[in-house]
Amino acid sequence: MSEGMNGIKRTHRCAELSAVNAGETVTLCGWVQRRRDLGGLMFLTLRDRSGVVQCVFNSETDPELADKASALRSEYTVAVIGDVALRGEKDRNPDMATGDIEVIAKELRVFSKADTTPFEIVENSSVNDVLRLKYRYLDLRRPDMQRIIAMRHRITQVTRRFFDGEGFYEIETPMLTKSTPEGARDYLVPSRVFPGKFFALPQSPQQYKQLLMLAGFDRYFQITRCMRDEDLRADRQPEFTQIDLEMSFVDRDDVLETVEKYMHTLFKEVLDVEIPLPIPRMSWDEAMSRYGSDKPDLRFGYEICDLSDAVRGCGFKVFDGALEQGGSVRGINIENGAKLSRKEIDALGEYVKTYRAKGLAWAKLSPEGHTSSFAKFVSEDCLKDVYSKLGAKDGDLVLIIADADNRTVLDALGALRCECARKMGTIEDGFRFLWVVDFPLFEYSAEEDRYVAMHHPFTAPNDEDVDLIETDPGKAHAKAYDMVLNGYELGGGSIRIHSSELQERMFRALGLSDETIQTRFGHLVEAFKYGAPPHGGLAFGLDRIVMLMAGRDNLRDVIAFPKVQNSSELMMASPDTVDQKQLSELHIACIEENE
RNA sequence: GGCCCGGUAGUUCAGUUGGUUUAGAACGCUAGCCUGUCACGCUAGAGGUCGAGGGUUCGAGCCCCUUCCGGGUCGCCA
Repeated sequence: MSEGMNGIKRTHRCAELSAVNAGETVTLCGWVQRRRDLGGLMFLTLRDRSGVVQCVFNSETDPELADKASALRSEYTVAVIGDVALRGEKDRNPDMATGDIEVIAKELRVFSKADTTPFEIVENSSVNDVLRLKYRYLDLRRPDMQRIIAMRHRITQVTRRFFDGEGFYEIETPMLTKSTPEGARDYLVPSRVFPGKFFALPQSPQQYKQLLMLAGFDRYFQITRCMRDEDLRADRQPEFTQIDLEMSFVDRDDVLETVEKYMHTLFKEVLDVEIPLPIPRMSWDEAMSRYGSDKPDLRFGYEICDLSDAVRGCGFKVFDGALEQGGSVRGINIENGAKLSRKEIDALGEYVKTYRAKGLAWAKLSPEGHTSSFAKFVSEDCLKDVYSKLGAKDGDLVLIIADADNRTVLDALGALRCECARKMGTIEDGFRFLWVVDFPLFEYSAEEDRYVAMHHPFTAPNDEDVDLIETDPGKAHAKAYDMVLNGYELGGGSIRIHSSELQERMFRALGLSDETIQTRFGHLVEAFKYGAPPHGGLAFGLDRIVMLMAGRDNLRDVIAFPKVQNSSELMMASPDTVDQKQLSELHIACIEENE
């Protein structure tokens, strides 16, 4: 028979108790963490979201109660009413937050019994993810998960307070909206009322927030869910939460300053970490050439060095060939990397192949003698030049990639420097923030044989680049910016185009026909005819912020009910089939797939 | 769609070249004993379609094929 709360009221959470409560009678509610039955004396560790406290049952003082308590097992849900007592000198547990006290039980309620759980509810469980996620409600009972979810709550509360304090309105935008091609694949929702038509779940509230600026709300923010039907990664979930914001009558620096002040407040209040302001800024061009990435991790060096001039005409076919085809030869120097074995270096060679590099040229400058994959093909002078450009010295490892495609060289080296830092253990602790600014406005899409917007088609070009839209789109840069932390993109945004004339030039440069513009963006184009303020904003990935603040490397750890690799959810087992009746109401025909 | 890694008691793992008993260990679980434990201790016990299916072999947890599930990643993610 399970008991209820009738007649009792919880007075404290377990870990809220301390020596100052000694002598008080308290009522605690929670789960049985562990039972240590010594015979006549039984200790019970009771757990709630605050932590644990020890309760004591003594068969001599109350045999009936002790008997009831002896039937308890792990994860039974109970209430303990008892007196807080200081523990004896010898009996204190310094490893326990509440180790100076214990609760001498006077009454016990058993709300629910519990089957033996599929895994133990303990900190730092090494249970595999399938089981954890199938029984997520048990996994979430673990103290480390409780702390992360609590931190996530604090982060959202600080966020709301901050933006409210800065004059932002929190405004909700629709979840059932319209599919906007260009960009990620949409999750679609069939319309019952309009056969054959679909809502799309938002990939971001981008257009709505711009329209809110046109509506005169001046400053908006929202903590909102976004959905993108793309394959997930450790740092990417198909369903995720954005901290979305937009400001009127601002230019780029106004947004950056507001947002870095937010980041400063957040880290100060949640982690008591002081972020030095202003956050350094780096152009996209510089980030790519120095780090081979638009989200460089600055916690270690290994900067990329262009060796094209040093090796031009060196006679090594791999290098010469890449240069003749308009590519480049670039390298990084791994300090003390000569200690890596041949096997490990070969593994790095395999690693870069996943980034389309054809191979890895290397030179191991061991003090006992140099070994190299390419030294025999080039002159002594050329080698010296390469080493001096890279600043390589004895004990170092030089890694070089050549390719006809510059982007391949940079992508591969960008990934390689991170891989090397992990291998060498040279990643510093702490938080290294960076603004990446001056993104290219367009990106050439070979697949579509046209320029596409790198950020999105509403992004404003840099003032001096406006005319490049028509004359040389590849060279135009944008008032777009990303906030980067430790190699992760935390958020990004831009100043938007507020002139309908410029917006039309933009659409044309993207090769959109009048008809396409009208059907896809007609509402926006029209809105801009009625008085638009200069505006811009940014969106953060809340999940990534929590992940980095919690020191984790996977978003699953910071989302209560996350999706797995194939975008399904293991606890509810979604997605799932639905009734034929539901399908017919939505005008969806079911086609059996036979293989 | 491609590549790489993994799947053995409830859990985490070990399992030799394909052959030593009935596939092991620890934790957990069950029962008994135990009045100061806190990873309590001691004693005893239960618990396995080795992810699934097929194949090779005198013999498969181990080798081969197919498939399912999960992880990482490339593509993809304005």
